[in-house]
Amino acid sequence: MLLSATTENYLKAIYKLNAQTTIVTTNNIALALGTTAPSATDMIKKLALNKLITHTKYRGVGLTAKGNKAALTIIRRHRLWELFLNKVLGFKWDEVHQMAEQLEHVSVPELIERIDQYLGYPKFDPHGDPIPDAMGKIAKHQYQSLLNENSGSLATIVAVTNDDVRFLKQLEKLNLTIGTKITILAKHDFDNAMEIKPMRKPAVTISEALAKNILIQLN
Amino acid sequence: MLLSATTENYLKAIYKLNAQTTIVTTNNIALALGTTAPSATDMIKKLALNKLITHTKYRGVGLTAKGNKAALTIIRRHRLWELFLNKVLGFKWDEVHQMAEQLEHVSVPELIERIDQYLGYPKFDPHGDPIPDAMGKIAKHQYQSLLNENSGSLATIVAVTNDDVRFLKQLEKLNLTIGTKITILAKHDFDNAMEIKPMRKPAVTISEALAKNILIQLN
DNA sequence: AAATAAATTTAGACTAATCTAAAACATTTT
DNA sequence: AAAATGTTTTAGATTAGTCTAAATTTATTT
Repeated sequence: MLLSATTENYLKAIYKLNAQTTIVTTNNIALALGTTAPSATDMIKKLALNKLITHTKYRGVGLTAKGNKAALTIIRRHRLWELFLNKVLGFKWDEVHQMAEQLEHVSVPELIERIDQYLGYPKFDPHGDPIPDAMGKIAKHQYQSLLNENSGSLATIVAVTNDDVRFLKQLEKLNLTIGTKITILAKHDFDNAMEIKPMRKPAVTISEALAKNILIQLN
Repeated sequence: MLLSATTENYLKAIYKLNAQTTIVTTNNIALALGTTAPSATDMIKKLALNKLITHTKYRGVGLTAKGNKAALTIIRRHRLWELFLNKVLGFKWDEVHQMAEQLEHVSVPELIERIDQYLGYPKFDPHGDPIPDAMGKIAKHQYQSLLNENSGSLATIVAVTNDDVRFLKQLEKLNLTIGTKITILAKHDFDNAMEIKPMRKPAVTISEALAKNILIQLN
């Protein structure tokens, strides 16, 4: 079944909100997509009509099995394109998201499968996010936020939960990229700022806003 | 300026018709795009309003400098993607056109420039069509159709003027691909069928419909 | 348990792109 | 040069997606 780019964006947003919040509301969706609540309501009706989501008036939405599968297909395309742009064409990790936002709507199954094959069936994209396989199976990572860790810990940065170019550029500057081993030197109670030392690089101080979006795995 | 995929398709069609016919008419455009004359008329009005084409009622359309530049940008994207899909991802020449039809509407200038660089600034796509450079300059090939050549000639196949999968598959089967050196053994007056011998391959008989879409250069 | 605030939906309108049927214009035939 | 044919345009409607303003429902205060 072929979906419009708009429909695909709604499904993707709902999928992501589903992972973040308990109930996915009209306002959440509108906010995530930079549109208005009435527009979201209209689209929600259409998606429900197409059995892609379930909707109880005034009570929020949920993905059906069909909608979930569709969302994973789009996320698969997005993440494979991101990795392809990064690994093959040499774009930086903060450049690939915006391009993938367009490329993810290109619907040619053989193309995505070929890219997957070309990259050697990778498991993660440049931001550490897992890539769903052709069947829609995805490695649900339960990594924790750096913010929740205490001083003294040794950890490895495994993913980031924000695609904002400014965020990614800042991390790069601080030597806090995916795969970097770090030591948590201190955590300040007042503002939740943290002192982090990346291996073989100088220690840095990062804000709560930054730490929150860095996912780690303890060593 | 950003154009919708529909607008881009209209400009591309008009550009191509411009090269084929003396006047580009509403019907031609509608036919090329698989739509109706009234739809084409409506779009023609909008394109003219945006100064992408000129239009005299009942008299046909022409591209403005702006429209021509836009058309070349789209054709550049299309042909670079075709070559990329063929050379990098290993798709066959009869598979790349349909995929490129979608990819050509992805509008990220740095992406196209990177692909161009990755491929080594190529001059031709897998069907022998010239790729416009970043400035919109295109090598206008004035190759002739195989149909216009007489028996006895030695020539090289340099391009094809049809992207139909069935056409391309048939050529492949007959060993008549881009770059193949051929000898024209005979041309039959009655139905314009031709006897062609590709170098190091068995001679074949081809119909007028086939010969018309094969472009050659005499050796 | 009213009153107020916040979120959601409906109502009605708009743009882009499309269509069929009918009218207007242009070309060709006789 | 009038008639017939063919092409192009207009008229009016439709669908997808969007919006603002108003109405409705749910949640929160007091």
